[in-house]
Amino acid sequence: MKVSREQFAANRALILEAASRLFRERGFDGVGVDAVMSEAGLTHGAFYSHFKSKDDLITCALEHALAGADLSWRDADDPAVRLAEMYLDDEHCKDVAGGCALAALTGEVHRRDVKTRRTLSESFDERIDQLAATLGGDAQTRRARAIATWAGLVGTLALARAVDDPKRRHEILEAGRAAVSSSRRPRRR
Amino acid sequence: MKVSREQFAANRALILEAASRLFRERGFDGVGVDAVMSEAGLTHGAFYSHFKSKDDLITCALEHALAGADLSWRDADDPAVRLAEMYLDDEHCKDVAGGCALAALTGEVHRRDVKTRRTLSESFDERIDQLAATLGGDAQTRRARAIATWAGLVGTLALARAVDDPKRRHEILEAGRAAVSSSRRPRRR
DNA sequence: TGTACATCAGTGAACGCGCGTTCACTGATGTAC
DNA sequence: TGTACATCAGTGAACGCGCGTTCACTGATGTAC
Repeated sequence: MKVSREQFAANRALILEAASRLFRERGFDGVGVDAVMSEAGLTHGAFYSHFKSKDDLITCALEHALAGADLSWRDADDPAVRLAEMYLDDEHCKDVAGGCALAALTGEVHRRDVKTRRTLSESFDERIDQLAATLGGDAQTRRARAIATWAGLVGTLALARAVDDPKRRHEILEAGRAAVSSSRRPRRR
Repeated sequence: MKVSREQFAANRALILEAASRLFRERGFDGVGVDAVMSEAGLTHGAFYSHFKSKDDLITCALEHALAGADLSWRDADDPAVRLAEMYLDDEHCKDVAGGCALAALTGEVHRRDVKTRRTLSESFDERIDQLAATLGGDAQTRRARAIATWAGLVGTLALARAVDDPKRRHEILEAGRAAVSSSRRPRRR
């Protein structure tokens, strides 16, 4: 039966939230429309009232997942170091479904359609700008360092999640944090 | 019909090569046993003479893909800088199917079985040791810096592949190379 | 404000398709004599 | 070395299953009067 406009919007939000969690956890190809809809508490038939296709859902769910970033690190004394601390925290590492979509899905996005890739690109650009704003140096250097730092964070989290034992995971996370900390103060040789 | 022992071994090698390329390009869930076997020039029915299951193939193909790493950077004047140059080269970036399996598949491995995760872990450990051997400092610092450098390379390549336009791709690759170069010489503030 | 009705979100069955896996069959291989 | 035969890698049809998508139907919503 038809539902109210408010309920319709609420249902769409439920679908996006379910999809963005499931995609992060199992990948775009590892989650069916069926699984998303039942996680959202609906039946699969209703899916096409909300989205044109699974590809459409993928674009929207990625955007949804990327939008919810925690920006509280910007208020810290040393924002980059605080970001690394938060991002490379063991709890964040274990929470794939609720964690950063960049770390969970970047590796899959290169095979998706243009809209999906653009969604990731623009979100990544925002994060670069946010981080660059807290760094020293001229605009170009700041930007390059922000890119390299973010790439390091994403790579570190992905690797820490991939390895098979907690010892290796902790070592990788710690090395990632140390790299950001040490780049923020003059090297001792 | 039955084939000779040599032909059997050659066929297995063909399957592994086809699978490791296809998996890197489309992901583990994006490639069927059918596609792998026909890429190898065989019919799908022969698959189970070579592997117990698709999961078994995934483990073996990942090992195969990770084994073929180019180690020529170790002979350079500054090995880490040379590694970054080679790894973050635009041609490597565009060659997903033939490129580094770590960059292509790390993001998917956390969902696979223990054997597959161990395969990646051990290969990653080897690379850490190879890079650490070329760095300065005490053993622990060398190792931590090798981990962070590798994580940066993997994250940079994955992000460069994910973004939608060549300009962003080139900027990310360049920032990754610059980060490794600048970390190798004292900072100018 | 009350009523009559067009709209359309949600349901659940159905579609064709491709997946991972199994199996009876085939014929070249390679061993036993 | 030659022959007879057991082995088994490869073939192609078949299996049940889950996928993305479509559709006739339903009944609450919300608009037109």
